[in-house]
Amino acid sequence: MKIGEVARRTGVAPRLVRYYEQQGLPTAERAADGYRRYDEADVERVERVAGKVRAGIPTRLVKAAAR
Amino acid sequence: MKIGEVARRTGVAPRLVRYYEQQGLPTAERAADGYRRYDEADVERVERVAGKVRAGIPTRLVKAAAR
DNA sequence: CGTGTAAGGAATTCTGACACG
DNA sequence: CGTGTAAGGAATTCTGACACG
Repeated sequence: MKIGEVARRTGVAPRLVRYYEQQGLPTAERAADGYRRYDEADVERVERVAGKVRAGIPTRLVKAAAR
Repeated sequence: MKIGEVARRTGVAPRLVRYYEQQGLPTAERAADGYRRYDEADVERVERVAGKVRAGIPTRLVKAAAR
């Protein structure tokens, strides 16, 4: 699925999904057309990351915790 | 999947897939965004229809044969 | 009749940037 | 730091039409 569907399902704006990825929280692969491609597992990852960020944990720490 | 993917998989131009549908050979449902939505079974249907049309059978007869 | 193409619009995505606090 | 938005481009889809043979 593409980023728009992930956004609808997680309630996380596409802008933020891209931001998390930029911060090094791996959430997507690229399709041949350059668009990000997500699967079910990615949806869960986005949800978990968003939950921690909402709890006030900086993305740097979320990333560290994921290690 | 959308019409573009059906076209790539069947080798039938999107223009023709729409044409078959217009002729009453049912091949698609509509998504909420107005785009045609296809599944695996639709791909097979498009292939069968295209085969008959290439064999010279008019779409009217292909439709009749499908009844 | 089956198929191609140009036309104009809409929706989605992409990136890099400015904004705020 | 996390998030919104405007900017400009690209790819895909939609419809109705003109073209040809």
